[in-house]
Amino acid sequence: MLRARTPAAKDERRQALLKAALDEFFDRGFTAARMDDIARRAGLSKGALYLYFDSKDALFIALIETVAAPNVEKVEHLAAAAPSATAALHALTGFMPHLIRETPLPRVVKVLLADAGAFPDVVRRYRSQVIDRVLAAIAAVLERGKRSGELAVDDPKLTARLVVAPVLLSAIWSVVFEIDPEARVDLDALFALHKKMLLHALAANPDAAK
Amino acid sequence: MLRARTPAAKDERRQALLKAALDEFFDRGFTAARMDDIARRAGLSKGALYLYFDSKDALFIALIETVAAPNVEKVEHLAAAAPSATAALHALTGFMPHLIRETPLPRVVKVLLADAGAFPDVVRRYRSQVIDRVLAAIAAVLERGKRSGELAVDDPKLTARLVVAPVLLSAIWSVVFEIDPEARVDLDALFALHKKMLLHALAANPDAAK
DNA sequence: CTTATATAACTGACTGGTCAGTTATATAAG
DNA sequence: CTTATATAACTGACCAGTCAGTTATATAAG
Repeated sequence: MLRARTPAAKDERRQALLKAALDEFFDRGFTAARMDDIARRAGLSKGALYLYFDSKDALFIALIETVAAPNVEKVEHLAAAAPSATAALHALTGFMPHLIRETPLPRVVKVLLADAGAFPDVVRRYRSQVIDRVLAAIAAVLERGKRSGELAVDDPKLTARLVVAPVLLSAIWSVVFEIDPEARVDLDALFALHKKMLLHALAANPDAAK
Repeated sequence: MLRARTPAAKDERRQALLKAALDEFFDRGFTAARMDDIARRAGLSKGALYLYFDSKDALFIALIETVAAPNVEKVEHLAAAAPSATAALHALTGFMPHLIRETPLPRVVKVLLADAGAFPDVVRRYRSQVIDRVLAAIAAVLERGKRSGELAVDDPKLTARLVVAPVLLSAIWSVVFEIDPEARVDLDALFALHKKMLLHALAANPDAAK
């Protein structure tokens, strides 16, 4: 293996190791995954892996903390930048199929859930720094729709959970149950329907919704 | 340990072992869970455990296949026995808090998801014999509401997924993120809201929609 | 443009501990 | 005495983490 001498090259190698770790943790679970296999998958020896990460735990933690952040910012941006609450819901539901199909996020979520028991503080951080922020962003959209008269919302925080629920369902489905293509779901159709039903359910005045 | 000689006593012991296995698999994951600990938790030695289950894999498979079935039947019954589609949705959403708080199902789901990679055929069976049946029962309720003119439903199978989504969310939430009581969610309120929004979204009366 | 020296990236054999599954032995019950 | 149930000591495979040694690369000296 060519050596990584510059900081940039080392960072690249770190990324490759994280990707390899995700692949192995996802396929075999944290405990069954072998450090040797992770290293080999990234084209390195086990010893070299330990130059980049102190331990298997440290590798796991780095993996979880790395992947979610950019998507949280994307969601917060979509929620805040839209011209109206309705437009925000449109943008968010439109983004979900991409998030689920093209992002490592669903696999990371599965890995996190799988080994939650062994890493309670990672779970706590994830909840406060990822999930709570996403729920807050959506609740803010709903509040905004309520204030502007666009939407009828009783409990924005609780409603936000219902808005998010299909995202978790689709994420889990796509990485766990969609092994055989027979089980494939049309995410564009699913989230289009979700949006439509949400807007019906939250329509501000029932007589003249549209 | 006193010997279990009658078939009933042996069955009781099997149940105790399955319960102990769920506890250990849930806490530590399949690979990290120790057969010795599972046996001890059920008040037996490891050797005795092997009198009841051939291998760790067999124990895992038995666990997954045992727990879901009665709940599937309960859901199918609730869906079919209700006098109307609206009543069925009422009964189903009312049942969910109990299902999540008082049955082992959420923990079994978490265990299944966690080690899905190692048991692809268990996952496939679970999908076809548990999930698909539940989705079909809900789709049937929606179809029924459509035919009777109670509900406006375009795509019952896709809609059924959206009906189920909050159940998975709550199940995962309750067993993974609800470690600290601060994060506790009021499931009765959540599913009451879900029902309300569903009925709004699917309201048949077309002078309000479109 | 060599060649020598220094450095840090990298390797893989090894160790200590763990654990699934087996088996020799013990004992309760008929 | 015989059989079914249970135990705990045992075995063999496996793997995280370590470390003594190897090698690619940078740079200084000739």
